[in-house]
Amino acid sequence: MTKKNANFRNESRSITIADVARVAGVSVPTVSRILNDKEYVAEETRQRVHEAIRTLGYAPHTQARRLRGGVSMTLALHHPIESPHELSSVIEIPYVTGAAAAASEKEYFLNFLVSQLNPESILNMYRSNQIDGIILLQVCMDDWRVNLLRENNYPFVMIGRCANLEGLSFIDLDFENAMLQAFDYLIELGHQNIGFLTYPQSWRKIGIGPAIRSLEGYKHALNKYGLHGCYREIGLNSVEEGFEGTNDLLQENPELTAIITVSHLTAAGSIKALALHGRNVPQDCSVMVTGFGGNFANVVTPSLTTLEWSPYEISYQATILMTEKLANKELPAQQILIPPKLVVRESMKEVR
Amino acid sequence: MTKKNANFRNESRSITIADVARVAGVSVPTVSRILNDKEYVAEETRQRVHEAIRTLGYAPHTQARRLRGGVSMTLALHHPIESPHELSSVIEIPYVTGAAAAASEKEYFLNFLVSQLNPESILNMYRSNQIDGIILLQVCMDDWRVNLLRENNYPFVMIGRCANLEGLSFIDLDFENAMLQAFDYLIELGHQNIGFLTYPQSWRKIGIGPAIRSLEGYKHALNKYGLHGCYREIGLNSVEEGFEGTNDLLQENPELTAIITVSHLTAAGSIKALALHGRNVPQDCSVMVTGFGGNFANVVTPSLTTLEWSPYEISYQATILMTEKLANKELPAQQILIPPKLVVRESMKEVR
DNA sequence: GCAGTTTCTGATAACGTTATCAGAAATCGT
DNA sequence: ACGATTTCTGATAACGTTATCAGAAACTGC
Repeated sequence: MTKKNANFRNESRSITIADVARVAGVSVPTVSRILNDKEYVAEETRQRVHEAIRTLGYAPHTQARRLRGGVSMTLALHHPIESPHELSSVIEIPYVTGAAAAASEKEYFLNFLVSQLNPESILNMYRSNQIDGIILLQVCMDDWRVNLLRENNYPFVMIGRCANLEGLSFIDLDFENAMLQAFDYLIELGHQNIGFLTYPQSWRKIGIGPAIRSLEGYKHALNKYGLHGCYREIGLNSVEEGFEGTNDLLQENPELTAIITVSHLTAAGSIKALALHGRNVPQDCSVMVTGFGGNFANVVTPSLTTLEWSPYEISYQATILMTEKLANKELPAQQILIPPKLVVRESMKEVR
Repeated sequence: MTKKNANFRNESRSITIADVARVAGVSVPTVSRILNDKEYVAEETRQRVHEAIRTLGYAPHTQARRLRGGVSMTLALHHPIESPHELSSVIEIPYVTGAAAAASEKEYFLNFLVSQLNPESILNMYRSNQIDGIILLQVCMDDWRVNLLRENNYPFVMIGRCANLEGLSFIDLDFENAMLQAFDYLIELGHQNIGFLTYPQSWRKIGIGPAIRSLEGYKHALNKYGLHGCYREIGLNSVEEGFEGTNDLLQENPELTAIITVSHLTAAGSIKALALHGRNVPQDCSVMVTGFGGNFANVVTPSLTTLEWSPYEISYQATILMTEKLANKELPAQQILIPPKLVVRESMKEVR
């Protein structure tokens, strides 16, 4: 017990800047200067210190640096949904990886926030220097998070949009553009009767952006081309709702030659329903999907032509934006709308 | 400029324990004691301090706590794949949310690690006290991460298994069990000719557990029931490979009445191929899927009967395990195999 | 009423780093 | 050759917290 390994429990004690200084025969601040690439260090000293660092296997103590520096070099990616299980259906992994990649590129860490976070706990994360900024996923029109963070003057970037955007930075999907693009393409193929299966009414009512703006976009597009349309607001996560929604649409307007949906699952339901009405896709009716989930598009037969966004890119850009804001507080608010990309597969055809 | 707000840039300076102490009229250590629920504090003092905390909006400075305490209260979830884009096809979001939920429950933070991490940078994360432990996703037989962490005596938990498991903790999918379960069910339905579309050969060769053990499990199960089988090792991410694989299987054994696949996409390809051979699923041939991705199962027609694991649960359990290990270094290694759950849908039927 | 215990509190010193200052050594200009 | 500048280095003090110690106050038991 009197042995040298009395500090056995201390096995994880890390090598400090002081150890390096001792080995290199310099002072502690000098090592620090070298670690931080400050000017005014003799080349010879620099080399000696670097060698000591290498032989000792020294790594700077992150917590200490952060305490001293006043920043945590950590960002949070926050999703509002309470139940983590539900999350899986809405948020895709590229949202996480995109943010993680951007963060690591800028030498930040990324915490993924899940679970029931109340306002107080979010404020606390910032106050307690756990995080320097937040990237908000799935921002809706009247988002309590936005109000909270704005009031408290906390740095954040939104993926999605809220109501009063003045002075706020966001990245969002350009739904109006998407609908116009969809119509441009459909019109080009000769379609005049275009149905729409969109997000649930409940989503629109609680102010979820995609639900609001895609319907607006649909109406704009109808206007632009002087067409009448018909739409249904249905759930996204079941083939059944697509099936029933399509039945409804066909009852209202049997002349439909094209249906736009906002989820691959409902599109699958659409195809089923159309088949039951004796209509093959794409020969007798075209089906187009706007949204995410390129993976699904190829599972359905026929494979689905889509207007898609890359969640990876969006999340990546939002995170870069956050780091830039943190690096330069004076940076004016950036408001970025991302247009979707048309990916032609099998589910659309010219009107005969 | 001589104004009080010379410390303007200091606007984010947080309220410290010292402020609380001053307001409450006590000493700094006393506040600390109260914050950490230590014994020996007068009830009256406790209340006074708590009130000061509330009125000031104080939150403990995480970095300082961690510096003092020597732990970071942060875990990392690490995935080995280099390109973040590829990640999306293999790792699902519940892996992240499950770990995040467990971490937050145990008052840890969770960093999601992505991008090209070399050995050195992983060691550094630990050495530099950024993280207290790592949860490794997708561990394969000869995983460099495992060797590295084991050699350096770093705390980690695996999702998946490597070669030499002595003294290591892991959570893995029980593939042998899965194959036996699959066969039990298939035999019950009267099937005797059971084909298998499994993971790519390349995966097996580089030692990816599912690829190795599901094939082993298949062979065991054949043995158990005294059957002959036929299998193909194909890619997972395309309907086409499922299509071609199934054609191959049917050529080798036209008597097949059931096919097991390990991905929903290849199952979809299977169904296509069977249809082309005039065989309807499930009337003329059953299709079963083992693996993740319950979402996909309902997109395909007919919907797919599956043996599925919950990535959320697995990740959750692995993370809890990690925290327990950190809380108690003496805890013996835990090695946990999770059996899959049979979810009956439409794609399987009794043999006529 | 006094030693012995328990309950409470505050000074002090760390944790590992970096900013600030000031002093020493080297280089420069005249 | 001498002051002025530039280059380099080290003491010192912070960042916000907690562990340790010791002392004060309040209780015990006789």
